[in-house]
Amino acid sequence: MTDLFAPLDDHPAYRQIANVIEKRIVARSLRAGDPLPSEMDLARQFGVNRSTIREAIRELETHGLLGRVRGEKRLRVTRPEPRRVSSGVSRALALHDVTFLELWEAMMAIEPVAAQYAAARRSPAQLQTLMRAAARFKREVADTAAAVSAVVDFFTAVAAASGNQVLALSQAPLNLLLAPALTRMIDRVPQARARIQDAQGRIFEAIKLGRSEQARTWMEKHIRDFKRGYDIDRQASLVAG
Amino acid sequence: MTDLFAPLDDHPAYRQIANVIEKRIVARSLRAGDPLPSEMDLARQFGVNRSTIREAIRELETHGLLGRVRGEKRLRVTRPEPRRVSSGVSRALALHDVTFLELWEAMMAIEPVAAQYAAARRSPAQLQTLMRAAARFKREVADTAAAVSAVVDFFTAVAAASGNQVLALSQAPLNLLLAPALTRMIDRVPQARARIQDAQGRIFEAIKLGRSEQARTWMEKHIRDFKRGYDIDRQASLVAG
DNA sequence: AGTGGCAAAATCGTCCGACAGTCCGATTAT
DNA sequence: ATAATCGGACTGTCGGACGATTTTGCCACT
Repeated sequence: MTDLFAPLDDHPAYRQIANVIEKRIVARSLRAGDPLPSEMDLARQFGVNRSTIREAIRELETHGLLGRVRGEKRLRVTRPEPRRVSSGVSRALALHDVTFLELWEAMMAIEPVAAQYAAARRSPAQLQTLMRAAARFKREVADTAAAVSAVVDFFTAVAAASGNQVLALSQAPLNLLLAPALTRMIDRVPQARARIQDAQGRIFEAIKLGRSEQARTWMEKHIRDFKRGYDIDRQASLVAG
Repeated sequence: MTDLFAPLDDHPAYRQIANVIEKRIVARSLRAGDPLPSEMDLARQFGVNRSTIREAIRELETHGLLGRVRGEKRLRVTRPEPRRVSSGVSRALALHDVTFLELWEAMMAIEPVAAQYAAARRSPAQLQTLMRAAARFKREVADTAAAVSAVVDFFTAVAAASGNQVLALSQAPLNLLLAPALTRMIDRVPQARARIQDAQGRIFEAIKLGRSEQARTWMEKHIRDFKRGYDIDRQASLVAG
């Protein structure tokens, strides 16, 4: 039935070292901003070769736990940038061939809630970021790439204004997935641009005035529109194909 | 005002190489399961030293884009495991000192929706996984660690049953964050265990019978309970302190 | 005392070469 | 055909090396 022995997974040295350092960071024994000892020093402390240390460091660096400030040589402990980690998630999702419907359902779950909290908690600065994103969409509406980027920025700004890092980080990967889908759609569905602009205006107003329920409702409609646009696009494609 | 020239961020060779390979993978030019050329071979192709290749590979390996099947020497292209990527997210969130409230709000946004879809789409196998998790909680309710782990498994099973990878991957990090908070709470709030068991039973029933609305509603109540438990715990702590 | 400048020391990115342990494929023996 | 065997291919780790930059220590100067 069950095996008597489990296969022992031997961890190469570089992985063990990476784990040790990672644990220190997570346990706050090493705090963000702290400089790390030099590679040679670490090699000495761990009793391994510098090459091995380097490989270990690479692991933590890609996780965003280590990094260096521009132009500096020394490695420092860093807090993982949301951007970095969310791009990893969206890449993973892309590789798993998520459908637009999956993406859309997740957006329906997260974005309206984010908008709701944003209305209740946005700071003036966040409000302005939001406004700028909406303005940029209006201004660059003709340039597809810029318009899509503005849409993404708008969503990002809403999530940031929600004052909830978990929501923000859950939402970020969705944006990156939305972009390509939206790019295709926005060009093929004539009314899309106008509807987006209208929705952004209403959502912005609601958030500005602190109307949580309205913000939520309008965001829901906004997201629902994406699906409508997608369906129209698909029908068009089918007809065309 | 704005500088005329942006400081060019020098890409070390290992990063450039990692990017090139990553692009190939994302573009499906290298597909999951494909074996990667040997390090020596890659070094030759890129015209760099093997050490440099190794550092590049380390990047992709930690992102889960490369890996090796157990006991095999050769690296293969892999699809990032949800577990791996979500643990990265939750670590990032932990390092950003998210509050329980933030976590809870995100759960409130995602879990009920996941339950709703699960009721509509769960496969028999998923249903059984769900049942086993609930049973395990009931059985190990006395063992705090095991009970918490069972709760996490239950949520994971619900998300998996939702048939939506995006929701599942958005939800996974929340679990990892929930565990420690729940561990503390479950021991201090007497009625917590009974309420969890009850809620799991009802949610399971709803999902089993395909009652989407009920599944959603019960999950909402379930999550709400967590906050109540947390508040009670906090009050108790305050009184004690 | 504080500042500026400069040369030495430290550190990083990359390279070369090497070796033991292990996995794979082919060859040989049963 | 299957099992045992052997050599080659690779990975993990090591030691050393070198140019390019950054950091540091020190000294002169205001």
